[in-house]
Amino acid sequence: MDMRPGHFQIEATDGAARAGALHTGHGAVPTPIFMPVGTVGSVKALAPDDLQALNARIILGNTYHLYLRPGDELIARRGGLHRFAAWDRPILTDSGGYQAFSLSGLRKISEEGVLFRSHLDGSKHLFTPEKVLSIQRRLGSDIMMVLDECVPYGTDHAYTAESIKLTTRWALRSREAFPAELTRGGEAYNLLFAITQGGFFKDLRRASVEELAPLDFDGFAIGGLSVGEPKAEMYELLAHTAPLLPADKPRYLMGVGTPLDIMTGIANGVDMFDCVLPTRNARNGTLYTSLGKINIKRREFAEDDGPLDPACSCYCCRTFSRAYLRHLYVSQELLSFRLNSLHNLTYFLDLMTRARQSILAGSFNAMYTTIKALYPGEAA
RNA sequence: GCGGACGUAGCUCAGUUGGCAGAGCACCUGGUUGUGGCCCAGGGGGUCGGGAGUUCAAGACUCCUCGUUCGCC
Repeated sequence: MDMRPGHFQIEATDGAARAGALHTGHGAVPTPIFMPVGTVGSVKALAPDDLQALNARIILGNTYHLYLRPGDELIARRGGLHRFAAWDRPILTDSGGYQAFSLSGLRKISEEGVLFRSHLDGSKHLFTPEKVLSIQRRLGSDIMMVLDECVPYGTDHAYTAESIKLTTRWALRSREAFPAELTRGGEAYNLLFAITQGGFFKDLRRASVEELAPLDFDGFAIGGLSVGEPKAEMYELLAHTAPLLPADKPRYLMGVGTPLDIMTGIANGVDMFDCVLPTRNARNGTLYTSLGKINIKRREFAEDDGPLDPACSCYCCRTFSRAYLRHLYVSQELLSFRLNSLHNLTYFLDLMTRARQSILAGSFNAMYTTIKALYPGEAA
């Protein structure tokens, strides 16, 4: 078996769904996979040994945030992000392209790159395709993402058409500055993923993929979805775009999503997902369970002595009552963040494990159907 | 005992020359998709301490009364 970093091995398919393994410099990642988000080098409220116990296989970090604080060079001097954060499994780093979208009041986009104004102190920083990869290499990222432009929902065809060309030019510059022989050799072994865009136009989604697919990237992402569009539209674009991506490379749906979104992604042949939803919602009292979404802040749980999710075996569900979890949330106790995060990530990661097993067993569709039934109203 | 100040939503308080009783927080219900421990949307809440009077109309003006508080005897 080829264990070289960058190699993606597909073990089984079930319809369009795939089960596989992506090899990195810090070991293999089984797919489909959900990647918890640890923007500043920490999955909020959790320690690495928690994540190990949850069986998290890979986490995210963010170029923009880590560059600003504490600084990529400082992290490099500490031996890289893995050692700095005491996490020895793979790390994927986002390029900062999404921050150009989410922090759009603070940035200016040009051919050269993205000019940011720091959300921390207002200082200006130019992020070029080359610079964001330098930063990611210094961090010691296992999977680096190219700089891209993510356009807001509602952007017109003309602007989006120019935008995908810019994203392609940036991808070319990225690959030229960090050719495969550089990023796949030496001590640092950094895979490099491209990001397809195209807004909400099928022709542009196709064009973006056709421009990027022939290039020598280790994986291909679908960016620019889940930016405020109606769910039906997202699912339509997802179903249109995912099959266009190279079949022999990992496919990554960025920033998505809800359990149903993720299952829908898998059903369309996507292998990798990341989302802040399980951790952010954990901190905001929304918990995912085998019974559906539960808002633990609701008054009805004030004297509910039962477990959060009777079907869950996580520490939180084994040990505490809904009444206690509600109390912790209402009191804004730190333990609330921790227990809720432990639970939500358990749910998401278990969902992926089950999805992978069902693909291997050829029963993915049945599982997909049960998840659809669990989240009515979310379906397109 | 005398004098002053204050009594308005659960809390802290606005409320103009008298003209539909408000805010912030709290509470309740949603939302949250490549993370600023945020933020957004909606909602329930009032015998304006009590009573009487003036007035077309009183939270506001007048009188009585109860309470809190400060000062002075």
